[in-house]
Amino acid sequence: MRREGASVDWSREKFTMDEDLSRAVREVFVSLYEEGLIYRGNRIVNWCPNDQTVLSDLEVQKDPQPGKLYYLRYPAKNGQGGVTVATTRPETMLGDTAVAVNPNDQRYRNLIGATLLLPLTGREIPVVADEFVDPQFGTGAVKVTPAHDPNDYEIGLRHSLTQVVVIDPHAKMTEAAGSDFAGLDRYKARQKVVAEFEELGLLEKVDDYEFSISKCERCKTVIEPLISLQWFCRMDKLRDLALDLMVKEKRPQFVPEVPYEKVYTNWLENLRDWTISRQLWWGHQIPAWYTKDGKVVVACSYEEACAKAGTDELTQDQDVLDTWFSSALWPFSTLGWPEETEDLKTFYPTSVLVTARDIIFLWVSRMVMMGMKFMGQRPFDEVFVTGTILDKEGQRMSKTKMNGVDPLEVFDNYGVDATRIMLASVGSTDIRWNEKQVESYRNFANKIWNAARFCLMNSEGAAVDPESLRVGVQEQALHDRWILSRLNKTTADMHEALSGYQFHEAVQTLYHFFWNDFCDWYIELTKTEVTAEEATTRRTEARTRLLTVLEQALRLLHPFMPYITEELWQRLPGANAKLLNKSYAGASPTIMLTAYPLSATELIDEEAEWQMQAVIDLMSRVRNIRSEMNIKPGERVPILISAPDEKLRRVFSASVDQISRLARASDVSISDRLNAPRASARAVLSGGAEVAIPLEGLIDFEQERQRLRKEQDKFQAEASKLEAQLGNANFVERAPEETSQAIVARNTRARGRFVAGEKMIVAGLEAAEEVFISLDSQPQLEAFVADGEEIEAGKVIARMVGFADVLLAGEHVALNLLQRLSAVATLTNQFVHAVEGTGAAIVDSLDTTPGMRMLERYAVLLGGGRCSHLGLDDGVLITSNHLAIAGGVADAVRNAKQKLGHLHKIKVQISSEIDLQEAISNGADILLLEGLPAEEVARLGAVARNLSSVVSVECSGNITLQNVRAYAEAGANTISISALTNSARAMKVTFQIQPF
RNA sequence: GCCCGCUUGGCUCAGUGGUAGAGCACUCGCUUCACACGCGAGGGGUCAGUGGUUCGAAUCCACUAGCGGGCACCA
Repeated sequence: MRREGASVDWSREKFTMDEDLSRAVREVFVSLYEEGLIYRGNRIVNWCPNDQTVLSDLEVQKDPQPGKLYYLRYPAKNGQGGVTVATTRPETMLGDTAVAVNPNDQRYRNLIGATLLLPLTGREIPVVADEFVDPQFGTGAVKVTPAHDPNDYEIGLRHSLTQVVVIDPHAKMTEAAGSDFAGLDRYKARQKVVAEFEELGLLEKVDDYEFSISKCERCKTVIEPLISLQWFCRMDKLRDLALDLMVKEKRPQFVPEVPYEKVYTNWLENLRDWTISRQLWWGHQIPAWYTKDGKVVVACSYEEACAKAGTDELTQDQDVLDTWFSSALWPFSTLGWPEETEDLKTFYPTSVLVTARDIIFLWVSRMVMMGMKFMGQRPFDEVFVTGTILDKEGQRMSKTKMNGVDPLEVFDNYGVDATRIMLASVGSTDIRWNEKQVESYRNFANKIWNAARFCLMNSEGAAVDPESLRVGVQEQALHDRWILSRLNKTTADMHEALSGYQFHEAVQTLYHFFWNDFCDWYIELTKTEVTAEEATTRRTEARTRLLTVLEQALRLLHPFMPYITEELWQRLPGANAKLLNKSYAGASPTIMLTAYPLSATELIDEEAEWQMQAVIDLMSRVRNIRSEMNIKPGERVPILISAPDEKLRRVFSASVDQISRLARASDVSISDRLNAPRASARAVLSGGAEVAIPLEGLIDFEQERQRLRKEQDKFQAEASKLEAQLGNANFVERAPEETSQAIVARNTRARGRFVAGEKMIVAGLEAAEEVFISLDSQPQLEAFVADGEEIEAGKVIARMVGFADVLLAGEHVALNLLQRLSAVATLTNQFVHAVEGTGAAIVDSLDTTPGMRMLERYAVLLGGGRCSHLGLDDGVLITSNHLAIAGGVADAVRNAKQKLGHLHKIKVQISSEIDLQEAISNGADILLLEGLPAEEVARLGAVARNLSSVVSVECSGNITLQNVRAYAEAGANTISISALTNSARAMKVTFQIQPF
């Protein structure tokens, strides 16, 4: 834990065997005993013959394994017939004291009360009737061994059967098993019993049978159920305390709630008494003493016991308590209970317990029960259940499987920081261990280091200064306002994620901020200022800002990556005592004692964020064109930008230096209209802006064609070679499967590339060259896709997009055209998305509920008008399978009818009689009456029927019997029921009813 | 048998009604002076299947299949 950098108060380290905690244990034991919640008794328990101790139900592990089911015949005493029983453990028959059958089982009805002769022993045993017996299983008759089987034990109690102990604590047969068997190991005895039954002709058959066998969780020895004198803790009352807490206060709150809350309560509901004594050498010795005559005295100490017993001739119970008994007291015993200490008052109840799911029963539930019992309050508010790290195959790690991962080794290989942040990112889901993930966080650590190195290399004359960020914010450059906004938004997101235990979210947020926002963009954007030769005020300010942002980022990262953040923080100029959390004023400076950053919401600047994003998008598109066009990285190209919006032009203008540096431009020109030469690559940006790179002189079509030809030759050569190899029968026959598959794959790839290249050359370049020239001429392009009328828009898009892929230009022209083709086509998301870029000028004013965005796009595209006209609140939504059109009802219906009448029925949602009249007179097909009172529905329905017999009426809303009647009277032929309020689950049904 | 969870690109996983994401892997290009544990660009997913609800479903509901977990039983 220390190496891992756990930030705990080591001065409070505790061990349950410490004297103070042991005292709490005795105190609790005595108290529960006096209340009757702890008792000592002879019960059947889980006994480990190897460890020589009793175990609780939770310490027993059930393993399914193949075994045999033996059918043994027990003759009747009167010699007439008998009963066959089935058993997996024949040796226990020596301790049988009855055979049980189900009272309703016709087959055995006459046998109930009969006496059987137990073979090998000569014992006479009765046949008893017990509901427990399942007539379907085995023969329907069960041998009953009360001393060696938990269920038989219960049956035995119900029928007052004798308990014959035939197996001892070492799993050897006892004298009671008969002199032939005494001293034999249980498995030897099994063989012998089976052999003798066979000899006597009483072994009916032996079936293969798989069943679960109970083993000792620790040593894997098969458990022997034995009757034994042990200490038990009654759980019913304690359990109710925990269940009540959940019902009344919903505590503890499990995170994640599903499935753990239910797992926890289900377990509590089925809880049985807890065996708390153990026959181990180590643990809290049970505070019970015995007098010479066997009287029991329970007390906190020997002295007290003597006083109670009135004698000092006492011997203490040799057994110890289950370790989980003392663990259950942990939340308060560590705080000094039973003393009423300051710690106890201050820290109890605690806030959160972080734990693994397999100790919810062992520990969490018991802490809750004991906390409620002795403190009267929950021990903690929340329980965060971590995920489990599985091995590569998805198996749980275990010592026996040797598939565990040694954390120290991972620390050595990748560093503690990388390991920690990787594990934190897992949150509460199970995850397969994957070193690659740790490696990626190691790379992240390296990135942090290098970024900080850059900052430190350029820090002369500057120092961390949080106050500086707030001064003159409005006068700062765009990228500065942007990074401050990003930083504070990230900070706010961190608080949100952490308070909800969304660790994965938190880690992703930090990773993205640091790597993408801070390193990829901010450092690059501010580099010129920061690395300036001359020591100007501007340089100092830039350096200060850079250091300050870095410092806050380090503090955000610190809980996840303590070592690297401390190391770097110590080196930052200005990272000193001033930054410490006030509570630690005067301490020596360390990032550990600084305050976790709070978000300065006034620095969150949406305006700066979208502006910066526009510039970033611009640079990305330019880089994309450069890359696709194979423009050399070093080559500078002229960039032409157009933006109809003046504000956007100003944003670009202000960033010209950045753009030319980061997009490698020789010249940047910005205007309101794009005036690019013919052979230009273009891209569409948001806000109706466009960017173009003239390719004249940069790309030589003839040369490009030759380059591609050369590449083609290479692919073809490779393919031929591979094909020759595959054609060689010897190779195919003798080569290992893996190799031949690899060759096939390589060939496929080479061939694929060849084909793609061919296509590119033929369909692309040659057409490109031609179309490039005609690109600006819309009529020509239109002619090019003249058959578009007959094909679906989706296909046109595919074609155009493919086209654009080759050309990287003309996209906007193509899409303009598509807008006009849209009326004949089925609209697709892809289409809308594609158009959004070019139609941005129109869509731009979108500001409506997210649920309607898609509809509105369609509406806009189909000429329904600007989005601002479209409002659900106006009650003029018109729907027609995925279509909404803005405007007044009359206009809208006409519009819809005209555009889509032949494709769809026009459904109009109405809320007034005027709407209704307009809708009907303009040809609406369906009226939707939604969310209106029943009387209103009936009234409007009647009006509608008077006006037109063709129009159908659809109703939805709050469905009650009365409403349905009103809807029917309104002439509704469809009633949509969208919610049934009184049902636990919302059911969604649509009724078709006959019109009156 | 009962209850619960999971199924998203080659891999490991995010994403609880509005244009499918990350890391790794892959392809192309780059000795750009913080970082090749790097930089830039790119390809790749009918979100297990079927049906339903919705203007719209990876997301809500039902069923099916596969995987996993818990509980009970196992004579």
